[in-house]
Amino acid sequence: MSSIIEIARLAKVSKMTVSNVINKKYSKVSKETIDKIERIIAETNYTPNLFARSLKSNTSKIVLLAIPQTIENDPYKNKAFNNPFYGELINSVEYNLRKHGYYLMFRFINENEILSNLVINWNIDGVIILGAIEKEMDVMFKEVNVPTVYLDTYIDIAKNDMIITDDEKGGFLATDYLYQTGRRKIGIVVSSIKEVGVASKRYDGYRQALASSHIDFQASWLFEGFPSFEFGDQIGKYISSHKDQYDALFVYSDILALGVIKGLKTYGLRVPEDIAVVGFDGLYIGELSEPKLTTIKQDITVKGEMSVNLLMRKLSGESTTVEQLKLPVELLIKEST
Amino acid sequence: MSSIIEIARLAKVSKMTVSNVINKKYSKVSKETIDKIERIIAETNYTPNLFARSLKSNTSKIVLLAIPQTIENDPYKNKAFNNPFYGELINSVEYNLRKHGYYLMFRFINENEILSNLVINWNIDGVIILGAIEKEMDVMFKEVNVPTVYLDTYIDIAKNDMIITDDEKGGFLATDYLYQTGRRKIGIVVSSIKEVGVASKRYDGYRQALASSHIDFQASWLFEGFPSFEFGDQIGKYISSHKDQYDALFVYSDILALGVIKGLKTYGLRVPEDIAVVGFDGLYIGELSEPKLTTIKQDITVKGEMSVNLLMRKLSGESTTVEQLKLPVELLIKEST
DNA sequence: CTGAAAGCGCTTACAG
DNA sequence: CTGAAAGCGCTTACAG
Repeated sequence: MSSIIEIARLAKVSKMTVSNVINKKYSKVSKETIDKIERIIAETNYTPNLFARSLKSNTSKIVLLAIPQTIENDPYKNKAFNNPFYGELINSVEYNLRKHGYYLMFRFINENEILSNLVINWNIDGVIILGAIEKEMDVMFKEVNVPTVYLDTYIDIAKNDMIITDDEKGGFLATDYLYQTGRRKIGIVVSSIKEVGVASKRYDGYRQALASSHIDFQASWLFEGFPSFEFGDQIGKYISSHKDQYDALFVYSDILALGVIKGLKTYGLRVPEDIAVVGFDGLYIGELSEPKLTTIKQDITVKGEMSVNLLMRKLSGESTTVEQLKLPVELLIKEST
Repeated sequence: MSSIIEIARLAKVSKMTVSNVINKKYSKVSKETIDKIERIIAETNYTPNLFARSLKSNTSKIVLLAIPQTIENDPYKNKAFNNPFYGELINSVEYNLRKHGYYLMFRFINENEILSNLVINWNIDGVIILGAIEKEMDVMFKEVNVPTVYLDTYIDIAKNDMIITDDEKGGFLATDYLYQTGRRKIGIVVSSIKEVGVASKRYDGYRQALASSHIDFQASWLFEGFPSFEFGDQIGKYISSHKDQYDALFVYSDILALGVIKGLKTYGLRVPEDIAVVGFDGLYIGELSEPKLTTIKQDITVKGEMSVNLLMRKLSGESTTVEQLKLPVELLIKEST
């Protein structure tokens, strides 16, 4: 409502002086004038129009959290976003951005949109992209010329600032532990590994562990699909009718692993006696199943914090070289192995 | 980068003509000019600065999803936001806003912030507030003068547009079902009922069911606390050492109920043989526990859609009276009862 | 220490 | 059908 002009009129000064007070450029204004203006601002509940500021200063204090939706994000068909992973990450990103005085715009990006347009539209200061794959980079994400942090993305590794979990090591740890506990027919349930990404890296770790244990990988050990609870359930069912071929499974995510366990149990298999299962993420929901899920733990809240901090270093110019940060993983042994 | 002036220069027209083309006011421009300008826009990848438009037009196409944080939202201390409820709701809200051409700003609001400032700062077109209680209304939410939809909020019922679940009926259904299946010592685990809200309404339904069955409510049947998995676990533990006083529990949310079940089982009680448990929400995680959770189901995706649609009706002026919409609930009988 | 003026990138009456 | 000009609410050199 009330603009800087209104405040200036009430204080009987120019709007430039009001602007200086608002922006705390106190050296340019006398103490009395500062006091008077601040009092009037408080009385009138004045708060600046950030669009106007943005238009002039060419910064917005808005950070965009963008999630590519190559995959369906119609919540009526696919509720993948109810994975607690997302809630925890958004919570952390918003919390840390707010601490730094930034605002969060949140958006799924589909193939028909171009991220750089969005960035220009809103004068966006920085972008956090979660889980992009190659073909998306070429269309959706090209030519974004503001600081961008890639989360869980393995593309153009040399060129982009990124934060990843040590997915490869996680895959190795999980698989190697299955081997150490006597398993020899170790399958893997994973989302698509056709593109280089989180899934393919976890798969790489799995393959390395097999190799280091001199186990020959069997093509029938690989299950690729959409990483949902339902898909896990289907795989559990399939495994149940091919039980001789498997004695363990490394599963891409906790949600998927819980689906697998449900499927296995529904069709009469015992976990871990017949089939051992290891998940990935370390979410609290792993505590809900029976048996409790053995998993590879990553700290999602820290991941959100690191992405914001890295972005802030980019925005402040404190960080000028490409940074690539890797979060550690940890094997959390529960009851499903 | 390139502004409307640049396009005007290339097309050898005035920027006003370009503006008319961008805004599809085709009646004001000749066919040839339209074609020429649209070609140039495509070639230059021009996309308008929405801040500038917003400054002039006084609308922003931004909708704020605001979650009050009277309770701690420091994700390092409290991971309440990893409740799948939030992920599903945000997914739905963003999806539906995008369909209508709006952008989502997402923010927790704490006691030191004032929502109306945020609204003015960003020229926000509409607000969706999730789960507010009385004392927050007076400070944080007062004098917001854009269309606002209250979700899961029971304050100033007569004055505000709101969308709620039939919490009271849910509480009744759950409790009555416990009675119908022979339970007589029915406790309730719930978040704070001191303020009128979702929790107190579910509690009201619980009390009504007891009354209609002529069961005297015992003060020791009420457990109030922060609705987290951990708090549920604690209550389960407590109940275990006071097992004679209870044979059933109606629990405020699925997450909390799963915690309760975990606590009960850890300390040797059988669900449902010793204690029957009913949750609330109908989340997929209820399928993970053993026994599977009997619960009151609400459709969260539809809830998100309804809030967006109601807000859109307000923004378009199509809806001019206060609207109060209530989502139905349904008893989902699984194994914990 | 204070002010007048230009300008950020748009849109909107108003003229022609 | 097209254009010149004012203005949205700010900030930023530049003068004084």
